[in-house]
Amino acid sequence: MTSDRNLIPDSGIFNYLSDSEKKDLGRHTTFMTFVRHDMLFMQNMPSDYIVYIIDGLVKIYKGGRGDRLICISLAGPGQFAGLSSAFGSDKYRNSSSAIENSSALMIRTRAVTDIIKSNGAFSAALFRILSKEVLDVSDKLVNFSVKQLPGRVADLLKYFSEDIFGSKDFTVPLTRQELAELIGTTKESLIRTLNEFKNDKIIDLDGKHIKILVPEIISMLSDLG
Amino acid sequence: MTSDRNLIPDSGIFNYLSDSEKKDLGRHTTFMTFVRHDMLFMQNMPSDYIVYIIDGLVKIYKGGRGDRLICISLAGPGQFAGLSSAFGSDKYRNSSSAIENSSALMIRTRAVTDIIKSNGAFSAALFRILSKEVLDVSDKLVNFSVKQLPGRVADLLKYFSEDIFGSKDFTVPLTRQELAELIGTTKESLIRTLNEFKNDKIIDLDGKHIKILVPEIISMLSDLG
DNA sequence: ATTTCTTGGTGATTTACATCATCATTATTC
DNA sequence: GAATAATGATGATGTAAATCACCAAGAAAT
Repeated sequence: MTSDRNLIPDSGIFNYLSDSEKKDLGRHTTFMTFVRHDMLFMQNMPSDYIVYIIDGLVKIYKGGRGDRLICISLAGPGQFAGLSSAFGSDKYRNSSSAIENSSALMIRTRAVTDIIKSNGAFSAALFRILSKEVLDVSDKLVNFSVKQLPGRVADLLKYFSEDIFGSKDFTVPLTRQELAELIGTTKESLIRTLNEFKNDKIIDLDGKHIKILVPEIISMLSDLG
Repeated sequence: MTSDRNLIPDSGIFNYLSDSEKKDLGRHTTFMTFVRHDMLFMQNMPSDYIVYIIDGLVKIYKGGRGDRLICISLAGPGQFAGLSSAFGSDKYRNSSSAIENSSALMIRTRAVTDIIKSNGAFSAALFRILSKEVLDVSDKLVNFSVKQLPGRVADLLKYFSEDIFGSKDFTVPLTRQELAELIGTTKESLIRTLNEFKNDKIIDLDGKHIKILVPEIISMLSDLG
């Protein structure tokens, strides 16, 4: 019976699918595992698959000039990667790689677009997801433009603390370089700002383990830019 | 009979609607005109309407710290404003105002979400639009982060020349301040860069009238950042 | 176990751009 | 048509953060 078990999970957005739709979609889905640094997809490849993260953490990024990367977003369990490329282009317009060892469902784009056309509730849910992506990237654009480093680093800390870990005490699975890419700066500048926070007793810092001591100041820095 | 004529145009994405759907949607639609500086919607207001631009040009922007604005995108005839806010939030997450005297259809968000659920082809078309928004804003984010001013100004000139006017010779309806907001800089820096281009005979500049003399160099500057 | 690579960290230097100040010119308003 | 405001333009100055150069510690490879 296990071989017959459908890959599509009974959770999140897939709750909007009927059993037969799940079965159909499952036929166009592959389960894959990735170790750190493995690519889920690459810029300019045909965007044939939408990726649904089951476990782990991946980054969606774009290569700038030289070796500089900009990380557009992270995606964890229950989130998608490659959605906008799949619907808005025939090629992936950015790259994605695993930060932690991860697993994901690779769902054929065509199968999803077929369901979109027939299942209004599922479609509406996807609209919400995609729209939030627009809003989030727009916010990031504005923050990059108006905030300087302390504000952006504060944003980053808030993001991990509130959105990702739900705790003031967490261990980031990213290198300093990767953290820098998330807020559009260099690893040196990120390290310096983080250490300033530490010296000012706003955070506690021990390698990848971060503890926010004074969240009020972090929020203030984030707000005032 | 004119009073019975439907507001919804027979063009673009609305071609995917049946006559009765158009009629329905028309009942939830208002035609409005705006003069320069009029607001189409404001950040934090309930996102009850999706705006479809009939004529003119509007900007979608966000206020940063102080009086600094960042322009996220422009929208002209046949384009939407407020889509992502309508689907992804209950409030507008950015503001929109008219750059040129403009006219637009204000379509009730609810009416659109209803159609999305029942009309797969229309829904798929909207997915394309929304996905392109994600891709465009993402590209802008990367460009802001990796390119310096000459590259970003070159991007701006290419955008007007290729995407908006389809000509190397055009008159921008925006002030220098507004141009600066589009590429995340100040009016002074934009003016200086534009004048450097002029002195280098890459462009011809006479007030708001711009002529690209050497598009190859503009492209190169845009590519190399 | 020793080399090699990656990552974290620090100081010195440079620079692109913002900021500030000011003025000319063109639009708007009354 | 004078008064007022908005815009375009330039120069001088300041500064945040990139860049460059380097080293130490840990991880991975041999």
